[in-house]
Amino acid sequence: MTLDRSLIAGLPAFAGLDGPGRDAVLARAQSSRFPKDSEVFSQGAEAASFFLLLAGHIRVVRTSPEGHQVIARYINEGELFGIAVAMGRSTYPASAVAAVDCVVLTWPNAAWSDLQARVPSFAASAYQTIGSRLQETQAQVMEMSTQQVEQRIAHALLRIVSQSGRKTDQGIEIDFPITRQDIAEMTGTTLHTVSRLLSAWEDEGLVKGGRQRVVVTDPHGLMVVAENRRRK
Amino acid sequence: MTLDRSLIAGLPAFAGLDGPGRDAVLARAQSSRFPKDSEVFSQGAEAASFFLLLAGHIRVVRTSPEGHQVIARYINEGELFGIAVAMGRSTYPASAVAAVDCVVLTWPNAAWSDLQARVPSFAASAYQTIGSRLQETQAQVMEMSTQQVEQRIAHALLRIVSQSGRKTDQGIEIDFPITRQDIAEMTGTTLHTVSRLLSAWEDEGLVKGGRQRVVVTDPHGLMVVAENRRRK
DNA sequence: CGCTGTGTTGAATGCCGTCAACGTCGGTGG
DNA sequence: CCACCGACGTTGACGGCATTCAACACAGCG
Repeated sequence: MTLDRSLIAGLPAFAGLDGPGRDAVLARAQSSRFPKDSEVFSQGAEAASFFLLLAGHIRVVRTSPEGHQVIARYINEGELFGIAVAMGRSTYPASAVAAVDCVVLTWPNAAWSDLQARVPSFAASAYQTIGSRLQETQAQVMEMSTQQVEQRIAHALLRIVSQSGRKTDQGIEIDFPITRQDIAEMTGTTLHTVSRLLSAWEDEGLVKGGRQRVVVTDPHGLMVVAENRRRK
Repeated sequence: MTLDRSLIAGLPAFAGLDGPGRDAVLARAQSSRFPKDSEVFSQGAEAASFFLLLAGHIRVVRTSPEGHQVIARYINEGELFGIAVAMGRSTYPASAVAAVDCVVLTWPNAAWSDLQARVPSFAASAYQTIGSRLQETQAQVMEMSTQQVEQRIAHALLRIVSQSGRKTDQGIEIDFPITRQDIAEMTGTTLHTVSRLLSAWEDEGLVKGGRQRVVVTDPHGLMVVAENRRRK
C-alpha cells in the first residue's frame, strides 16, 4: 500500500526532499502498528531494521546485567530511532517499548546503504539525529555529575513537557502515561524520592500529579527549582 | 609538506583506503603541534575544523554555566575528534586540552562534504566514531544511575588503563599525567573521595599512586571491586 | 625559600536511598 | 455489581555513603 505523503511531509527526516526523493525513501518502508507496552525491538537483538515513529510515544530502555533499568530517552512523533545501522552496530543497544499505541515506519537495514547513496539528505538527517542524541546524553552526564536529585528531576520534567507536552487549562500535561518509577529511571533515583518531590511541588502549586499523569502548572516556577535559584 | 604515510597507515579512520584515497584525505590536512595544557579547540567556539590525534593524549572537557567541569573522555592516538561538522553542529560542545604534548592533524570543515563524497569509508569511520561515543556515554549514564562511587571509579580506571595503559614492571600505568581531581571529574565525585579510595586500594595492593600518576598493580582485583563482588 | 598545585586525612553534616506500612485506583472475574 | 487483586502512589523513620569543611603535608618551581 502506498503511504499518504502528507503523513510524512514536514518531518525533519524528509526536509529538503522533493516528491520523487520522498517516494524513493518511502518505497522501501513498511508501516505497522504497535500496541501499548509492546516492544518494537529488543536490547541485544540482531539489528535488522531501522524505524521512524509516525504516531505515539516510545521509550528507549537499557537494562544492566544486574537488572537495573534506565530510560535513555523518549521518542516523539516524527523521529528516527533504532538506527543502529547508521552507527555501524549489528545489535540494538537498548529496547524500544511503545508507551502508548504507536504507528511506526520500518526499513530493512539492507535499504540503508542504497538510500544513503541515492538520498543523501535522508542519511544526513539520521546522522544529525545521532549527533544530537550524543549531545543530549553528554548533557545528562553533566547534570548527574553536578546537580542534585531535585534539579535533575525538575529538568527532566521540563524537557519532557517541552517535547511531549499538551496544553490543558490546568497547565502543560505530559501526553503519555508516565509513572513515578519511569521518572526515577530517567533521573537515576528512586520512585520514593520522585514521589516525595512531586508531592512537595504539588503543595507549592508547581505541578499537579495523578495516576500515571503529570501536569506542570507553573513551568517558570519549576525552572526556578531546576536552576536551584529559589530561597528555601 | 607531505605527510609520511606510515604515520597514518593502520588507523581505523583510514582502514580500507588505498594509497590514492589516503592521499586525497591527507592532501587537505595540516599537521601541527600542541604543547601540554594548550587548547586545540574551545567549548562554544565556532567549529571551523575537525581533527585527528597523531600522538599524545587529549582530554575533552565540558564546563557548565555554573563553572563545574566534567571530563567527557580522553582521546587516544589515532582517534578523530572535534567532528562537530559530522553531527551538523556549528560550535564545539566541549573543549579539547592537550594532556601532554600532542601532534594533531587538522582539516578545514570545508573539506568535509568533499571528502565524504570522494572517500566514503573515511566518512563512515567518522560516523562510527560518533556512534561508539554515544554508546559509551549512554553506558556512563547507566553506571552513574545504578552504581556507587567506588565501582564507578574502579571502572573508570580500568577503562583508562585498557585504552591508554603502559606496561611497567609494577603493573599497568596510565601513560599521561592525571590528577585526583581529573578522576573525580570523570566520575562525578570529589577529589577527596577519589583520594580516600585510592589510598584504601593502595593498602590492599590493588593500585599504586603517585603525583599525577596511577599504576594498577592488580587489574583483576580491581575488576572485582568494580563489579562489587568482594567480601568487605 | 616561599608559593602554588597536588594529595592526604579527620570530623561533621546532610542528602537520599532503604525499609516498611499503608492508601488508592482501575481492571477483572465471579 | 461487587469483591478482589495487582499496580501505582504516599509517607514516615532510619541509616549510610559521600560531600563538605578543615587542617596539614609534600613536591616542584621560580
